[in-house]
Amino acid sequence: MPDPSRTPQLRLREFLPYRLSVLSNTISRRIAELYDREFGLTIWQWRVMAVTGDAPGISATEIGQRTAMDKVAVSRAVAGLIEVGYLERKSSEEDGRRSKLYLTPAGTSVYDEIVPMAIAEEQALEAVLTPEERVELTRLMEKLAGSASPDRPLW
Amino acid sequence: MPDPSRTPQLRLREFLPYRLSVLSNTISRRIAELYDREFGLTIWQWRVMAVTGDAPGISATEIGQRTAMDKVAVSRAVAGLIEVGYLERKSSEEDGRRSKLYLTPAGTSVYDEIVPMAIAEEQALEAVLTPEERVELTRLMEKLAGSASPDRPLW
DNA sequence: GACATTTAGTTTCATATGTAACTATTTATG
DNA sequence: CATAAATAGTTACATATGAAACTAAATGTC
Repeated sequence: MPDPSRTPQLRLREFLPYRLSVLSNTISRRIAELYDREFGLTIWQWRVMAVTGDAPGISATEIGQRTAMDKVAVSRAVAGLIEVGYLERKSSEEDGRRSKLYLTPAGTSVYDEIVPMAIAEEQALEAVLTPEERVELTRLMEKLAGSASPDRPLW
Repeated sequence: MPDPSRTPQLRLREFLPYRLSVLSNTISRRIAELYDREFGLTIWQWRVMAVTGDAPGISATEIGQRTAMDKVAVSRAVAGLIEVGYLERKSSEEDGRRSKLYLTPAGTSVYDEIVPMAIAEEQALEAVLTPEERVELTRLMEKLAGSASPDRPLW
């Protein structure tokens, strides 16, 4: 007969936040390695390129919102991309604080190479799931995201 | 009629590795904040305590295997925990390189406090899912983990 | 048993990251 | 319009992290 006063067991390996973290880190590390090896880009730089390619003229702040990066990370990623010539900055006419970002031709050509690779990679990852499972996973993740959103107090 | 030669679209927000990373980071940040605020522990220190509480006498290497931490991270977390008096090291009789780790009484008392809190927290997080959904999520995550395991080549 | 190899764990060093302070510009308030 | 408050983005600083070098002990090989 178990003693109910004992501290309940916690098995790290069954702990959802832990499992999520390990899975996400495993995948992220793989991807980081690929982008670094193939294009010399960090994940952050790649995210900036991804949204800039999708929305030319975007501002650093908007990039932050779309990529869940903080403004310092965006600033650094942008600086690095300008340095290697993949990104170009024009200051906004309407607002002198803001700058508009664009892929350069070199940046666009990297973008055009990297996007299919990224998509292929995601598909390779998701290939183990059926289409129904993918939909279901997305649904469950969204439920969790709602539960974990930073503005919502935990208890 | 869309031009098939154009680069296909990639929407970061729909990209599974990205979504996983954001979800995991959101949850991890919350937890890190809680453990830091309540106990002055980092996530790594907490993971070390969790497995040591579960398997007293465990070695640093085994901790690394159970927690998906590298040996440097384990070493640092252990050093910090010894410093604050939550962990105790005894060197192994059989193998002089290895050391066995134990929670001290102070460490045990923190452990006994933190475990129910961690469990409650996980339950709060999972409360948005039905039991069936939890099982399903675990199954899907395991499929992905198999697909993403570091030893498996991507293409 | 001497020497090479492996393993456990720590330390060092270089880089990444987050927080806070800062500059520049715009917007709001009296 | 002068000044305060807010916003965009950068810089500086302190800390975290990972890779590689290192120490010490154990194991394998001749």
